[in-house]
Amino acid sequence: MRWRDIKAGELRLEHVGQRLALAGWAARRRDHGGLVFIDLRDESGLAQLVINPERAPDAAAVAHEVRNEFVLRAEGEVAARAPEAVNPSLPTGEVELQVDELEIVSRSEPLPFQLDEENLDENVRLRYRYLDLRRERMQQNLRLSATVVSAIRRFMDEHGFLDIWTPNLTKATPEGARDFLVPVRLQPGRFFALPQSPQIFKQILMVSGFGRYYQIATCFRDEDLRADRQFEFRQLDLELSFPTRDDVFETLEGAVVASFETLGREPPARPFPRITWHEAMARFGSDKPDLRFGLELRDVTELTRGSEFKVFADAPSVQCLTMPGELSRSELASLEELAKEWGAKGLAYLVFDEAGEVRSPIAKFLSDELIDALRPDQPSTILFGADEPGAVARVLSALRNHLGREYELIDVTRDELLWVTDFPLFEWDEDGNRWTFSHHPFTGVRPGDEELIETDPGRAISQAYDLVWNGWELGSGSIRIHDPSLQRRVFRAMGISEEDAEERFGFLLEVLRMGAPPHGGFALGLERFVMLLAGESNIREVVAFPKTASGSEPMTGAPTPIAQEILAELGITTLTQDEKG
RNA sequence: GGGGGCGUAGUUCAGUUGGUUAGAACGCCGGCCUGUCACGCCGGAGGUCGCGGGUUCGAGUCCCGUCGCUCCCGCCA
Repeated sequence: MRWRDIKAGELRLEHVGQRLALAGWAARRRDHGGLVFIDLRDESGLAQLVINPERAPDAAAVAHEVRNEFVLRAEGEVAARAPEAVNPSLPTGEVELQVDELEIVSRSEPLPFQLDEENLDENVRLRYRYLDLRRERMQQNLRLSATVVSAIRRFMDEHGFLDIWTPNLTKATPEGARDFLVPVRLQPGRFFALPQSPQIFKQILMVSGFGRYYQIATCFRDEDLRADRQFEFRQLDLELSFPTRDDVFETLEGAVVASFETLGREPPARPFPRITWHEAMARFGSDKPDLRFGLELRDVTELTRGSEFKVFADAPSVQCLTMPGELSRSELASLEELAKEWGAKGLAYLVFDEAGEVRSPIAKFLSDELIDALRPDQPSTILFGADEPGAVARVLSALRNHLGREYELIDVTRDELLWVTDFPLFEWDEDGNRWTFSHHPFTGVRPGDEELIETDPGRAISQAYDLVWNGWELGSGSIRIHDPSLQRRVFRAMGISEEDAEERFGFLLEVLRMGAPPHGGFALGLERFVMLLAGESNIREVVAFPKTASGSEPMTGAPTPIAQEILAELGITTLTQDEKG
């Protein structure tokens, strides 16, 4: 006996008259006492079973017993429905299976939620993820994910990239994100780390003479989770020898375009536009700007210097957004509320009405010259950020994105992909009181900027670049350092001593000393990319079994405590509350 | 670590200025029903109002604490 001859969703008029078996889940039962209708669902869709007690009394007896989500096997004859009985909303709506034999293959308890409930609490969905995954949305998202990954692999294979596996048990590198650690029984007291990225391995593969590497690599980072961040995620990880930056860009653009095409979507035009990090920060306050709308920032620090308005006069940076239209008092109040959530102390504004009159609590502190310099050519609301440059950028870029969404300034039919290039090599770490890398410590230096590593680290530009889609960072990469002495200088600039560098990255420095070709590459966050392709705004919607924002997994209950004996075998002793202090 | 939001049947929600026995829909259980497709009709069961404490004659509602979830900031080489 075959379980099924055809998938439910594939049943069509051409099958009329055939004797076929279907198998799947009872999505819904409509029991008329005599006639029973069952919508049978499998991975392909729905088909209607009709069980008529006159035709099949045994099957009818079984049908009355069927409940939602029972697994059934039905055998019968495919029949065309009478014209008035056709269901136009189903692809299989012109036919039905007139059942002769009906078998309950597997029973189901009443489900904790209905599969067609739309506003389900996410914790309920994750607690019963196996049921949630039966639903249309997750079925589609996981299928889309597989389609995209497959298209990317095909593209990489066709372009001469070699898929090489790198280890998941590797060396802890106390930089960047927090590592997930794995104890080892054979080496008590020692730990492997799960890779935050295969970064060092892929660089080594270049030195080993594999000119083009790629991998769909799982990465692990023990940092707080977000709507677009999980502990573990996959990236399209790739590296090339002797590349120009354009080689890397062309590869990524090709993979992205292939992904769009495999989904039958209009791909973005190539090459993707490029802007420098400085330009992105100046115009949008963000290194991942959403280019689907304008509303650019304006730096008015010079104009407002010496203003009687103390907030402006004292701030190292004053910038503004000019929002078309007059925002109401309550709109401005809620925007200020948001700005405070993003770290602003307040939100100064000027409203210019139809007549060019200014409405604002701060207008009386501003000179006429200043107001005229700010005056827009249509009724508008100017919103100010005044603070350290970084804080202003953070608040105004968040505000810009918020306004874009709330006031529908965004053209949602557009896809705006762009490269952000020329990131600073270092950024200042307030807490550590030192320079730290802005991308990672192996990032190449812009030719000509090498001197700045020692003389003016903050001005040195790197060869790092990000790929941005509609305001989301898809991934980043760089041309790497292949000169061991330059690598040492970068370590030194970050305050990493010779000994530390040797201890932590010694093997890499050694590798670089033995014939390292110039190399560079990229890492594209796959789940984030798939999330955006699927039109979702939460990464958990494209992950089969994700962690919650608090870092647990409601279905299995992980993570769980581990027995003392097992910990002891691994050489781990846990601290009591007292010992922790 | 910080800020915002949420927590009431299995699920999604309502619950007034504090007031009798906490409701609805769907689901579930029982009955009826031969052309439904969100089938229909009749009946029924189902609650630690997250947890603890307080105020009060009386708390789902007010106060304090706590836990869980979530979004954001920090963090994410």
